[in-house]
Amino acid sequence: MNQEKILVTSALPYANGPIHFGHIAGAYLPADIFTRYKRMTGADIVYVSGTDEHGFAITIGAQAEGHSPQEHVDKYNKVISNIFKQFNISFDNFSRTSMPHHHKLAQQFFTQIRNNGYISKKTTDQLFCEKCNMFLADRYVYGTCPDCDAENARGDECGACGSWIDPLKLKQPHCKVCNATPTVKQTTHWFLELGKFSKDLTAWLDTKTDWKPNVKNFISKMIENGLEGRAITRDMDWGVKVPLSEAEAKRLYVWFDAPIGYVSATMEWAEKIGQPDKWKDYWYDKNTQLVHFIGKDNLPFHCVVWPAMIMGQDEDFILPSDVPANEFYNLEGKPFSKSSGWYVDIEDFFKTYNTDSIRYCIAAGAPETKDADFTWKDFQGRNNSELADILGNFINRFLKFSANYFENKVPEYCNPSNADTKTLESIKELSQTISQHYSHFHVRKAAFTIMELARVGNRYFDEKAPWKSRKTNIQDCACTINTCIQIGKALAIISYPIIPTTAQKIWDMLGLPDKIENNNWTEALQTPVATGHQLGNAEVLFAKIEDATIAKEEEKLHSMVAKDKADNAKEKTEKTNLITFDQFLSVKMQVGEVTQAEAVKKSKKLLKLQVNLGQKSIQIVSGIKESYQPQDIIGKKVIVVSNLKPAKLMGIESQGMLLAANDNNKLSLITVDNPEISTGSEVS
RNA sequence: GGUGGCAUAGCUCAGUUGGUUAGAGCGACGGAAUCAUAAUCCGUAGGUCCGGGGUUCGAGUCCCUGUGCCACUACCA
Repeated sequence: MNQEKILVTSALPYANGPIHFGHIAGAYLPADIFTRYKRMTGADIVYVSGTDEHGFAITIGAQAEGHSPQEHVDKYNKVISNIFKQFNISFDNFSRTSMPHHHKLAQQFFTQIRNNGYISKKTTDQLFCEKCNMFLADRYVYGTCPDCDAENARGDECGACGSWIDPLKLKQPHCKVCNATPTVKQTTHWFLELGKFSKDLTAWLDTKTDWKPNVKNFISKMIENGLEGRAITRDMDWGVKVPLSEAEAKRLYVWFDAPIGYVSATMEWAEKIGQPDKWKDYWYDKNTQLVHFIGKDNLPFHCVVWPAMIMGQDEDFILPSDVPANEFYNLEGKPFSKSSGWYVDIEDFFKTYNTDSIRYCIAAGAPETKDADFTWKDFQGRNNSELADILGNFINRFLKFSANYFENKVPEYCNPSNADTKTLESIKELSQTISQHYSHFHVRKAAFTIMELARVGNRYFDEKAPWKSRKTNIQDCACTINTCIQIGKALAIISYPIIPTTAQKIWDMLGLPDKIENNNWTEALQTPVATGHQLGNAEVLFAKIEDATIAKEEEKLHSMVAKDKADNAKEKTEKTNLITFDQFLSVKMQVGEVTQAEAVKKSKKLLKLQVNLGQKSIQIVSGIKESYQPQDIIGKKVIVVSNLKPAKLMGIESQGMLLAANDNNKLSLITVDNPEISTGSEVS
């Protein structure tokens, strides 16, 4: 049989913050499980990923945290790598898109695709923020919706009326970063003409008969609806330089260079293992299966843009064989969101819980067909009643039994009963079933199958009741324990892709030599543990998680949200303190000339003024006596709020108010710049 | 607004091209057992398959429609 050759990738995490369970559940754990399984079956498999380190969001994130983009991505590359280590994700190489060879390769893609006529140049108007010195992407602009006049509409879509917005038509646009008003500027960009690939993409997609239906439907529809050119350059100074002299100030759009990271990560891997050309064995070999694990949000890029890019350049690179996209994994019903306090701190998490518990929990509830949830209760349940009670306890009960009654050696298997052979048959069946699940990325079903086998073990142990046969029929008892040991070995093997550390522990407890992953899947499953083999020492595989511990976690989560809610409420009241433009317009201000002024008797602060507004004159009582004497103020042109509801001060009616700046009770009247301006002129 | 998806037991989810009486795990309840991390095993209860209409001998499954939720909507990483 030909050896399978597989290249597995996981979506490149964006180096702008830590990743969470959602990412793990969508793109990393399923890929790791698949990879570990395939490695054991003897496949020639390489698994790569790396941080995606370019784009606007990086520069903005860096600015927000007060360091350079380079420092920013260095920091998050480390943070993210560490998280993967804790989850025991077994990359062959975890790279970064800031590597020089990546830049070179991305530029090569651009140049070749352009030379082949798939990239065009267009000049368009775009909003530009002078203060931030950058063109604003749609989502970095907000303003008033031109259709429904709702405020705080995003540059691309109005949250209130749902209509699509051309950011150039947005009323009162503001830069989301600095709040300044952007100007309209012309800019030139290069567009990847995706439409030219429609036919080839459709033909390619037609060959993918075994893809997940949700993935395939989504992409076919997208192509059917017509593909438009997509800008693949940006005005910025962080990222891969556009290899054109006329585009000095431009960088490649991060989504253009990111998937190329899969190739460059493989190149780096080859370099690291001392065979710099080895990457070509995969990328140029039509027999290599290229499998991209991603979340559903990345589908358009991996199934349309990226294949089009490969088709458009000159190298004979392979196209994706499968793109098992997962849905989203939420936290207790809502998306993970660090900014709103709705998240699980991963560092804290691993101080209390172990890697395999969470790997199993995520696998068993993976978002394969629809969005799924992580809940603390579910986590506790998976750990306690499945891993500890069903799996852990089964291993423990037969090992203790062997230690107590068979000198910790594998007892003899002879004169098997129906129950014994049937059980051995079950091992075979279930391990074949789980192979299917692993091959087809059905992580959820695979997790279930592990428990199924452990259940078979428990049932069998109960049915055979070796604690009884030990006294009545020692041969039958030996046979039972032997069979349990075979189940234990099978459990170690089939659970390895999901819970590798535990699988190794079981392996060691069975006294089996070598690392479990160095064994061949099929061979190891077919080889029973020999009679007389010395077993290792039993130890507890999974500790129970107490109710109180989980209650604490839930409380912590909800208190973070409560705090966030309070913050939001505060922000909201601050927002309601803001007045709308219309409210502002309702204040009528005019230029008035002070014609008379006299002190109000018995008052320290008040002056009584007559102010000429052109058409009419009004009386204003104003508290400026400490700063202005009556004779100083006569003849001055000042700004007056003329539609104020009249009020009586010290018994004297005041029909408006003067505007003055107040600095520590020192007042300075606001006057007009040009003294010739006619009285009564409106201020706006 | 457009496109796509989802809605099944208290909870989390399976249900292949339409085909007997709609399944599993957890939780609940009852029982058995004592080798084991008080773990296990057996049994019981629980569903108008989101509402309405249609096609069909037959619909959880196909079509239409209503409602609710989710994603995408392309210079958004």
